[in-house]
Amino acid sequence: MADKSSKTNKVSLSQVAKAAGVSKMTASRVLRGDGGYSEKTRALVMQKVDKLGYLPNRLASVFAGDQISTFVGVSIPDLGNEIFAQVLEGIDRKLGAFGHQTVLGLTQHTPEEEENWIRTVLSWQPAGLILTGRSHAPRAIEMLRNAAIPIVEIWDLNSSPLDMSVGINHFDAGFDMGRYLVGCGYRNIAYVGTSHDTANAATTRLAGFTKAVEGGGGRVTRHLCLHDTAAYYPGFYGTEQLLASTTDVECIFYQNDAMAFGGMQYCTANGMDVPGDIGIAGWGNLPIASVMPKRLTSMHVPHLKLGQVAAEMMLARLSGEPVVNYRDIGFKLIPGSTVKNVMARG
Amino acid sequence: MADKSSKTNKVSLSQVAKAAGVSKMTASRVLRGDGGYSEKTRALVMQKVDKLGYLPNRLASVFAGDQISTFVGVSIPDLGNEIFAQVLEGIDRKLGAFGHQTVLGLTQHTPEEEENWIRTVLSWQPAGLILTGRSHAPRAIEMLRNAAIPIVEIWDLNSSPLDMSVGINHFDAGFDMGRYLVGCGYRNIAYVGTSHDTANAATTRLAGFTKAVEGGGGRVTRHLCLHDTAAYYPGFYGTEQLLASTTDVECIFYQNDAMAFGGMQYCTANGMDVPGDIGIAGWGNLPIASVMPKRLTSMHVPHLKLGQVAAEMMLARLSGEPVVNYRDIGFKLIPGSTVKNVMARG
DNA sequence: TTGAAAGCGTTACCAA
DNA sequence: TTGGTAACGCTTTCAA
Repeated sequence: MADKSSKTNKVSLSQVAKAAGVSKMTASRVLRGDGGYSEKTRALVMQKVDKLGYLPNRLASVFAGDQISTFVGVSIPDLGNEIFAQVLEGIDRKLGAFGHQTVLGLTQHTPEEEENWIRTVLSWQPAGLILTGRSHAPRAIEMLRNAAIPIVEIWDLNSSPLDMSVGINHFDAGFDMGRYLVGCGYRNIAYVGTSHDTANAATTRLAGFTKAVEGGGGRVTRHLCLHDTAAYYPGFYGTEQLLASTTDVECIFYQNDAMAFGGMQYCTANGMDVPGDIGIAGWGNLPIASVMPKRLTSMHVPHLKLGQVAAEMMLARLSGEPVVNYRDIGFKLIPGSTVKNVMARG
Repeated sequence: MADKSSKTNKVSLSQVAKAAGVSKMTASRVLRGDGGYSEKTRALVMQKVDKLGYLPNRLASVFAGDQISTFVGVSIPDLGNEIFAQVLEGIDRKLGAFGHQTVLGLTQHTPEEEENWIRTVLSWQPAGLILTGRSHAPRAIEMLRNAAIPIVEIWDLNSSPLDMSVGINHFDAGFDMGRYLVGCGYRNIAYVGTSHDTANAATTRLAGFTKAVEGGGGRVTRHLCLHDTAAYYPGFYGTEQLLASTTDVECIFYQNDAMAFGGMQYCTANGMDVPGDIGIAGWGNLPIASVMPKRLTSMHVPHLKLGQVAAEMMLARLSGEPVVNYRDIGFKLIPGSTVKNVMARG
């Protein structure tokens, strides 16, 4: 009547073994395909596995053996930003194909959230961690060091990573964009992005951008929308706010293509011609760019690939292969036609 | 020289206990804040925890005690579709706020992928599962039944769910859109979406849509782009293909707003006026709609809320509260101005 | 080819 | 307020 097994009605290895009339060990070996058993035994055990609907308890096996867990913790700032959704997709697809599972952490760009998440996820004994960004709370860094597991920092390339790093140099990417716009003749340039408590890749990018623009004799007016994900509408109203408080802006550089598109919509809706009256530049070469009537001036970064490469580095490390712990996946400026060469006319 | 502890250099509870000169049990109680110890003991133990940098091993505690795991498995078709990214964000934020972790599974809309993922994730003894969609492989269903853990099926409302269900009735939503377009006077209507091996919510929607249109004396020409995520560019080229092979289409209904936007860009780029020459209707009321020059005719579904509600149902169930196991979160037609009332002129 | 015993880090249960 | 012991499901190690 009452099942002897305590609370759960889960089928355990010993029940399978008992049903098959062999020891736990033999059943265990069969299930892992370790070898060291007869074909007859194997067939018998597998039959019982099917019959009883046995599912291994990985909690127990990882815990018991020295086995490595198949969990990989992945921290992502937010999914409202399509860039990170793509990165996550790249990571999870690759990881999943190799039998690993993603434990997600949405950190909202704050080191505190990240620290808490790291503490929790480490307690699950993950095989490794993939973290977006390079700045972490001091206590997080300490925990990461102690954990002694593979760690990949992605997005903002870190020349002295905790362990491994993939991404691009955002300062350089920002600088290149700044130089390009200055080269087009723009001097009075604005930046519209979102604002966060912490320095992140966008901040670094803006620093590089500003350096290039100022170095070229121009100046950058910043407008940061508070606490919003970098999406279409913040681009729209950020532009509205910017233009209400500033005059003579010749060109706007946005945190990403979504914001750039939103901004461009604001401009055209208000009778401005792009790039005739104002130049627009985005960042990321996102899917939306593929259907815009004018090619958006932007910076291509292979997001999906970034995720895949991060996962590959993790997997290689986990399987003991040699790994380069630093990979620049590069970026490419897309001139587009939403900015024009101002020099040409004056 | 050599640390006695086997392979890992991880600090265990007994090491903390030993350092503090108490038993494992006392240390354990302190860490869980169970009560049943003196303040002096507590302080001593906590001091050693800090000093040694002890992190609990949740694998062990979930395994040992009757404790419930804090993992919740979440399956999502793909993240290229902004709708699902929003749903996932809603789920993870809510779950995270209550100390639970999301184990992600990207199923690519295939029941096989889902089945494999379910098998794996169940082996980690999750507290519960949140699954997108209502159709699952037979063996998956069997495993889910045996697992006897809370399960929330989301997106396509299931009147006889495995356990719990949140979402909307996609047939009805499709029907409403069909009725609306017919009511505007359109008769020769096309549908552009992506094609998958399995029936999914979009399929159901299309069925409802078709029924309404045909019931109103119209007809639906379908064009499905193979194996693409429902994004901007497939909407663009899907429209191109459709219009190349069909004539007299008066209005196009898309799988979602992203595709609708892509399609609209194709139309305007090719000299068609929207809605003058052709009507456009999307689905989802996605962020992109907020910056479009014309309000896009669409169907609003609260995606983020959907995710939050799913997580809330899961959390309520896990904490033993009474839960309604079926929740229709509703949808709302957005008339917009990318379709027009054709009746008016004829 | 097979099995018995010990142990992984923690908690439940009972005793002191 | 504390501690000892057993147990969770599995694997490692060693012996048969």
